[in-house]
Amino acid sequence: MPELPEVENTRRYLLQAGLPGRTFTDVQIGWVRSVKRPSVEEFVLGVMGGQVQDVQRRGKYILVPLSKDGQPDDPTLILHLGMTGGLRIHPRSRPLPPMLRHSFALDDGSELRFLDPRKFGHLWLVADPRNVLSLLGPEPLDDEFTAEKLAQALAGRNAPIKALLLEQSIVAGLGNLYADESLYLAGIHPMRPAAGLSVGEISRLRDSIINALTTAVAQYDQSRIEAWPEPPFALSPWTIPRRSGEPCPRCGTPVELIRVRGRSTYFCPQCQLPGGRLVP
DNA sequence: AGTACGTCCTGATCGC
DNA sequence: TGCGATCAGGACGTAC
Repeated sequence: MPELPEVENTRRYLLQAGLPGRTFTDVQIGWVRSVKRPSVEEFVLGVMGGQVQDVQRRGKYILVPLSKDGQPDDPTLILHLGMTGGLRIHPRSRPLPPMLRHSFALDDGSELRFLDPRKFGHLWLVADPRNVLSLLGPEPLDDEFTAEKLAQALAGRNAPIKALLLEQSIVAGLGNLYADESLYLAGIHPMRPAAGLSVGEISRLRDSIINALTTAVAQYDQSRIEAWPEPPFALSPWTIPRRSGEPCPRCGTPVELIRVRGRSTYFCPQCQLPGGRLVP
């Protein structure tokens, strides 16, 4: 379920744990299908000996630029946590956690551990990250994510707005939960055809996406500090209950569950009317 | 091109 | 109580 806030929090955890400056001394791939590019052998050889320069994020992707003896084409390690992925930096002496898929040994005796029960996480090692990230839309917490840009991306699209918010080419970083939360905050029904949204609604949706993600990042950041040296677990930094029948926190109407493109979608039938409506 | 659905995965939960 | 069926969903492939 990692979406932008969880991935951003993971990034900050890796920074705080001191990953930059460390050098990879060994790589163990426990599920070869996770490695998307290049071959598993090339991936392992490419990562080993690489010194971590930084930990960055783009959408739901974590970018780890490496330096290898000042070679001209320094590679970048890219990680995607999929649905159930998580990263930990642990001393090598610490018992292996369940569902460990990959291990990246570091030169100080610690280890970057990739946990991933469902095996939906992915790894890349590329010279140019743009090869992997080229289809991503705007970064929602950057200035580039404007209402005009969102309107442009939604123009001519008649699919349900909920479905389009899950497309990473529209906006990068939203998943099922924060898509619901953003629509709830904006007072927009998830089944509304995107092209039918007014300029005002799109502007409100853009603001709500930013609010939902910003609020969640702040909550995660605070709890990350409190939970150090482990990342926080089991936070629920959204306001729309993810359980049908629970009262809407704004109006008390029972929240409803529908399927949009096969995805569980929670919304308030009063605050998010199918025909659209101004939110107070 | 846009839209929708199946697929990969396995732990947790549901229903009989 | 036990066990098989179902659910969960990020990203991609395939089909219409």
